[in-house]
Amino acid sequence: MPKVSEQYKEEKRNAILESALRCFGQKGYQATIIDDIVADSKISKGAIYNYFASKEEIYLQLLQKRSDEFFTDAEQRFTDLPNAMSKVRFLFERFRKQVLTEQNKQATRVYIEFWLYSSRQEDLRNVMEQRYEQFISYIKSIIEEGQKTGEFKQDLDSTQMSQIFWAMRDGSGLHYSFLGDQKKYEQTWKVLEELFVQYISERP
Amino acid sequence: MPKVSEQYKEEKRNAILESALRCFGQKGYQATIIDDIVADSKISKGAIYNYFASKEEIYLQLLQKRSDEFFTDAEQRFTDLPNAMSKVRFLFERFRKQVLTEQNKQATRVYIEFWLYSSRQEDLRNVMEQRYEQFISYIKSIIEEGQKTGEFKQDLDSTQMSQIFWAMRDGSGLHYSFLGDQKKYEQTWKVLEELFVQYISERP
Amino acid sequence: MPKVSEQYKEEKRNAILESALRCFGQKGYQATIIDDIVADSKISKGAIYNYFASKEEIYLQLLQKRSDEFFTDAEQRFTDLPNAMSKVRFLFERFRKQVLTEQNKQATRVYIEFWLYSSRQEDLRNVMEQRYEQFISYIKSIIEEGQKTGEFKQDLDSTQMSQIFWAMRDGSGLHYSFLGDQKKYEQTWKVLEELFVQYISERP
Amino acid sequence: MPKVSEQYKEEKRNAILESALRCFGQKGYQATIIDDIVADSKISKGAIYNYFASKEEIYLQLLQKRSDEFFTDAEQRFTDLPNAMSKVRFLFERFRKQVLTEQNKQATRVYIEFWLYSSRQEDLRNVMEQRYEQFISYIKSIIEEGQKTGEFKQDLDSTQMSQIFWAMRDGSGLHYSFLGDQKKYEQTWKVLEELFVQYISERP
DNA sequence: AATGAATGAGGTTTCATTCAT
DNA sequence: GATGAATGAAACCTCATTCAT
Repeated sequence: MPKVSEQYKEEKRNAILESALRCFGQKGYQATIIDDIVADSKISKGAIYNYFASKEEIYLQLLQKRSDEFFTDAEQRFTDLPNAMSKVRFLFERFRKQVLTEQNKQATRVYIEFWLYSSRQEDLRNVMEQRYEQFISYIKSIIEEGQKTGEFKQDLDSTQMSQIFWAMRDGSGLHYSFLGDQKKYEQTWKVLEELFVQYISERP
Repeated sequence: MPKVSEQYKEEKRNAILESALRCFGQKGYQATIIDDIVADSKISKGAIYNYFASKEEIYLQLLQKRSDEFFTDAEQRFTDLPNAMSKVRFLFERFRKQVLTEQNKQATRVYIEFWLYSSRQEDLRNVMEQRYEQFISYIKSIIEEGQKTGEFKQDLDSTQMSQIFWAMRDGSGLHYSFLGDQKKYEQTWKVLEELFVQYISERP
Repeated sequence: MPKVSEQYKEEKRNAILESALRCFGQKGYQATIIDDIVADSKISKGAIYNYFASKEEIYLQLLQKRSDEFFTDAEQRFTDLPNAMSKVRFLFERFRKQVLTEQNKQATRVYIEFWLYSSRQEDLRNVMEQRYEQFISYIKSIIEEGQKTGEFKQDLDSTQMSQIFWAMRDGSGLHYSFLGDQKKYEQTWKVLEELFVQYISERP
Repeated sequence: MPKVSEQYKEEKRNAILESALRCFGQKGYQATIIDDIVADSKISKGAIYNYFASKEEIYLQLLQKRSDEFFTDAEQRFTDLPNAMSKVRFLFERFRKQVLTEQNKQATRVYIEFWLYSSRQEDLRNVMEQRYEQFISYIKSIIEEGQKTGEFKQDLDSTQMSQIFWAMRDGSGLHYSFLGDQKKYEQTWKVLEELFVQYISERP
């Protein structure tokens, strides 16, 4: 079988990561055993270790992939939006419209678990810090754009507002990954949006 | 063997729980091994199992205790406050003024970890749901009080606002348990307070 | 059962080391699995790891113990010997009279295997070098004693002669741990003794 | 697929064996994994298994080859030597002049490791015994030649002297594969030669 | 009540060998 | 003939819990 295409390997990697996401989401990173991933993916233990050096590496790459996907996706969707406010609105809409599928709830849990996990592993703090920085600067630049155009208040601390956005997202993500009530989830995001937008908007 | 006093036992239980908090905070629930608690508490493994049936029970009781303490403390502090707004302001102040000691950061991590943990253990969902309910209704009643007195908008969904409060608290708690910058932490809470208060306040 | 005596623990340690010697001797260090030692010693895997941190540590301590025993034993036996030549003679006799029991052959194999093993593990070279140095200086001092008293040639390099002694011992040990012919073993040592003694003796 | 020439196959076999020698020498037989040989030889895993049935077979053939080479080489060099003593002298010289390259030290280790390995594998004892027999009779015949010509003592046990020669060689080989001091190595062989020659020589 | 040694199922990772391409 | 991905049986080591003292 050997000498397989790059694509074949890419697909296999992805299959493993998808299984891992399911498993980590369902049971948590630590509680997931390699055999869970084997069972879910139907890929042998040895094969998994051909693609990833360790369980932890699977975890890291999984999160990297999710994060990459977020930014790729976000960039694409923003191309047509005319101003900062519409971008902020769009962002809230994006999270609000997220469907609380098992998969999404799991992904959120995995992501939040990683916050905790990386807080505790000295060698991962860096990874997490950088990722956090990326997410922060993403919103930050929108805020600043809005400040330039006069859409948003001039005296906002853009970094801080960005932090607040992600804190709200992570907090409600955490809760709804547990509660799972779609309707309330959407209503909550509606309110969060108003709260946030009201605060950042330049008043007439 | 001579029976020891109830108080002695209570102290021992507390010592174990305190050690457990430190350990769970530092390494996480799963990564903490009983011997960590033994080492930290200087109480023998056997003794620990005399007081708690399992590692999980230590975890549960630890969270119960923290939660009880929160409410006991909160109740006491509220006795003198004249109205709903001052209670809300006080609540924000309480979190804002929290010092980001290692201990507090750890406690936050342990608490958030428990959200994830209990999401995944069928038999714990109940425990978590009840606890969540308690926290929700705590703020909810303040909101409703404010609505009655006309301090707050009439058309707020009090449950929802309570959820949002806790989502903000858990989101920023998560982030700052990692980031640990006291000054920024306080500033963030200042903004959160404004954001929240602005939104709930009845406008003249 | 806890709070056992130091002696109890010492015995347990020894029991593990003795089993390990049997197992390492029979199958080699690498080929021996912990379960072999479990089976041989009837001590559970966990208990073994209570006494030793790793398979390698068992190996190291086993060799340390053998080496210590050699020197303790040798010292005691030498107290009465009047001169260097009788010490040399005695030493040869000691090895010559060694019975080629399975145990002794195994011990030799384990010891020689450790030469190879430590050659390859950077962190063990030191351990081995020190041990080698000990063995070398042991014979070396006897040679030098004999040179002082005029029993041995003045122009011998005492370190070198010591090396040669141990090379002969290890070479024939290796071979006879395989061949196992007791009679020939003794005859060989007789010849080695003559060879060696003849060479170091001051000729009249 | 087109049949390749016998020579091509022979070269490939040799390339594998040479890599194996390096790897086994560096890490030991058991610690060497097939991928080490793949990496060193740049021959694929599958191809290696086309030439050898197992890792153990590589080991066996490697030693067979070394042993064959020794005898081929030795025979050639002996053709011109006039008498037994010069052959003995030549033999000592041969080992004395061996350069302690990494390669040679590794080869020694591999060889000695095989003594241990074969002691433990019932099915290999035979292989080892025969090889040992070969080496023994090689020296033995020189000794006997010398006894016939009166160069050596009549009452020597030629087999025993041969064993002693190889024991000295293996013992010092083991030590110097670890120590690696070229100058001392040569001096030791000088002394071994004197020791040995003095003992076997007919005294006038 | 307290101790801490013992247990052994269970976790992660390795690696000789196979075999589809 | 060559390739190297796949397999899965081990191997080492951990650790929650028990229980004899």
